[in-house]
Amino acid sequence: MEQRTEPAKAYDPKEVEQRWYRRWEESGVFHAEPDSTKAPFVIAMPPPNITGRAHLGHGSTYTTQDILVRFHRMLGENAVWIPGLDHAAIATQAVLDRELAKEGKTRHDLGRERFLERARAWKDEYGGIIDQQFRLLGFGPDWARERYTMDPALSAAVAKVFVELYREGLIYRGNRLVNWCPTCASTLSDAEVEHEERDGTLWYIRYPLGDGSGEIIVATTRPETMLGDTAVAVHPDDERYRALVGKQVLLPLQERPIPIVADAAVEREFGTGAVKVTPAHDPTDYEIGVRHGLAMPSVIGLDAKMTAEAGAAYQGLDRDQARQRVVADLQARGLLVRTETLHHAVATCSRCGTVIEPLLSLQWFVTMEPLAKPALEALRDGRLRFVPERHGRTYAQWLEHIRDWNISRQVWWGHRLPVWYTPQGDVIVAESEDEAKRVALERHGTAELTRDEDTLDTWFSSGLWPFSILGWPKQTPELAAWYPTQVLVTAQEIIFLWVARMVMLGMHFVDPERPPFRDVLITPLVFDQQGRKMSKSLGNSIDPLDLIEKYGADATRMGIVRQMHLESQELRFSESRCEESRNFNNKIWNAARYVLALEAPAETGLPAPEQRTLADRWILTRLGETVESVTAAYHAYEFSTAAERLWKFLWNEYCDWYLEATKLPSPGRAAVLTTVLDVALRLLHPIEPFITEEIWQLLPQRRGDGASISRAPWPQASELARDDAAAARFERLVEVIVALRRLRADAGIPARELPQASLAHVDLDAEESALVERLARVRLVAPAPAGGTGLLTEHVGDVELALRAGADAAAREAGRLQAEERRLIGEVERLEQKLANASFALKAPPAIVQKEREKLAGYAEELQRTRQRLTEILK
RNA sequence: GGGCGCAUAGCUCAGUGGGAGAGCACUCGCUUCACACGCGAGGGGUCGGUGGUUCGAGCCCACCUGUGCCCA
Repeated sequence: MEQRTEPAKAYDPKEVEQRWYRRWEESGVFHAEPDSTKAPFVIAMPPPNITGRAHLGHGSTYTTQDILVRFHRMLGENAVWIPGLDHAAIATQAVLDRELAKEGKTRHDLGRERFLERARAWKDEYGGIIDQQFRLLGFGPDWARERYTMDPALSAAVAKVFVELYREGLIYRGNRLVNWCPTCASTLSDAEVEHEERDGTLWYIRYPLGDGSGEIIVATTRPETMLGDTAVAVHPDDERYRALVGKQVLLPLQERPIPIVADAAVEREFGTGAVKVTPAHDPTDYEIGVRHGLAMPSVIGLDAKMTAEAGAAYQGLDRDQARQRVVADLQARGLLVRTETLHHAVATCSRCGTVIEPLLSLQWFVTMEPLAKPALEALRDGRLRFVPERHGRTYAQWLEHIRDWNISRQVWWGHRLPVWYTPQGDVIVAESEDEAKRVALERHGTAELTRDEDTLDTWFSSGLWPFSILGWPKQTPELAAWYPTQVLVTAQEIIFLWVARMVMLGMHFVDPERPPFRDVLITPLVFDQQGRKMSKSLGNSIDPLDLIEKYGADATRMGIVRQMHLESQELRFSESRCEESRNFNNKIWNAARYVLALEAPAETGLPAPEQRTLADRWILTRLGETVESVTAAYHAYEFSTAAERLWKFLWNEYCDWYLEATKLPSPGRAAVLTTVLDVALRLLHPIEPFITEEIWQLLPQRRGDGASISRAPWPQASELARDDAAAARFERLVEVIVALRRLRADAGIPARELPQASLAHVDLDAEESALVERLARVRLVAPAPAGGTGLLTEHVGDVELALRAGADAAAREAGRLQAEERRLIGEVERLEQKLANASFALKAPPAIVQKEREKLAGYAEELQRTRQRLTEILK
């Protein structure tokens, strides 16, 4: 940029954005060190999956973080945003399985070690794509500090946490009913199961009593599970079945006797009020089974096929085929009474959508209750704050009813459980294999160990994220300086999966007093124009990269931010917001071109107060107010408000009025124009980093100074001179100008003509008259143009305006005045009634009553003037 | 079934007790010396329904209707 050429007429974001991102990264503007005297401002970036690609959810959540970090950096804090990647066990394994399938192989053909090698290679090749996409979006994390959940240090933290929880008795192995996804071939935690409403069938089946004295009819949505029934249950208070409790029924098809038990978990209104109990394949039935000491035969296996326990006739059928066979067999025996359609919730895998099969299995669990307690307390006493606040209730509710966390996954890619077994079946839990061998030798006299095949739930490692990225369990300077972090920004769908677990683990392992972040900011979910949630499976997601291609990264960010309202829980994305934002950027780019083409200011400082024009005083006053409200909005996380204020200021005040006003030269105009631009660009920089940097560097104030706007100080309103009286006077002139323009337009006066106009009841100095003449495109004359046909009049407060126009304009104007008269009559009547109301005068605050009186007087006067003008114009 | 939202101009949405707003779209006029990705002027709404609280309700309360998210 040595050679300063005339800036292009239309702003070209692509070139500017690439150039600046490279320079920022090279010059280290995003980098921070912990040994700072400044207050820390730290955000741990939610690590995207290595399989992830940028989508609009990132657009909102990560833009928010980028804005916060840039804002706090400019406030003078030691701001750092620590990025990372998540190994995403199940998602990554699914990708690799698909690749292998194309080669006609499965991972079992490769074996575990070769499969893991391949996974690591895949990560090296594709795992960083999303980082590059984040760069295109202008995100500025401290890339040098990027962490990955499978880094050796982070993996060591995972092992340590597992071992310690085990030693404390908070991790146990148990044979429990778990959520099994037959497609992923793994268990899932409760949080990874979704409930989908579907239409299903409810089958009514006859179960004959064992003594032949009758029957009981049960209703079920899953007839195939009857092969594993070990009881029939009714509600203890249900009169219909009271006499049957304790009797036996003969389970059809299996011909085995099972008891009728009474249990309060049974819903009397469901079906017949009698239900079959299959403890090994249904969560509610499992609990009934535990309470009544029932047997729990597993009739469905890990492959979702019927086991030997289901009987020879059914073994090997998958669960859907088994359902058909069972129904047919029941029908053949006359045991099927009837069917109904039933709309009910079906548990599905959140990753692949397959219907979950609950089944009994030996798995590792974390006892959550003791961990949940401090996490709840932190919310209740305000050490942890959700924004919007209502999300805190969701968090609390989950913690209050917390269930143990199934952490073992039957996948290969991930952190393998730090658990070994001796040939005798002794369990050794240790942080490393060497350690395990040592312990085994010492305690059991053998070093011959087999490691548990399972890996840990990915959320187990992400639960350590805010401290594992800072080096924990080592006492690093980063951990000392930057923990706890300030704010976590994420989406509501992972409050349980991730946020709550970070709080629990952080408070358990690092700081029992302070949660890993003070604020949790939940950004809205992104929906399409039809109101459907954007998702890959629906194919309705918008690629932010396409938006960047069309409008630039700044406009993409601005477009998102303007739609992202703090309290909303949904963002119905409209691409036109991005297009408008591109137009906005073009607008300020051209404003800057104009400003920079003016004569260079002799001094970069503002002109002395007595040398400032009325317009100067007005824009500086407006700027001060903008600094205040925008700063407050950023502090309150109300970025859409900040964007809206800046938009209005730059376009509707700076460009539409001040910039036009400076077309009448004044000695200080260049200094004021550039000063205002400098401040406004700094306010805008967190949202639109590129264009603000590009223009800011061209300002005369910046010549010879290589520093980035990212490191510029945040503007202070107190540094700006305010002059409320001047601002009010300028605004009155604006109203006069607008009124004159309207008269011009109504009169159909061609743009190039300068009609005569006059103003009464106002004293304008030369500067002000020139302003009105230029911006309203009139020639001011005194006294008023002679009355008669074609003279249009208007008033702005006390100021009377008159404009000389053609005769045909009068009729149109008369029509408009009549409409105005009707409106004013309505207003006057409304206020007269209000003030005549005795209880209003009595009960409303005096200030309000006074205000209403003044309003009435104002309307009455306006009405009177309007009528007067009407009679004049109709003469 | 439980919890949490939303319903304001054709569209997307601001507006948490005292004269209904923005952007886009629409109409009219402009090659006005930064910008047609622009400039100027305008039209457009019984604020989902019913009832209540209040001197006063788009805003507070109850119920209803529609719609969405989370949990079970």
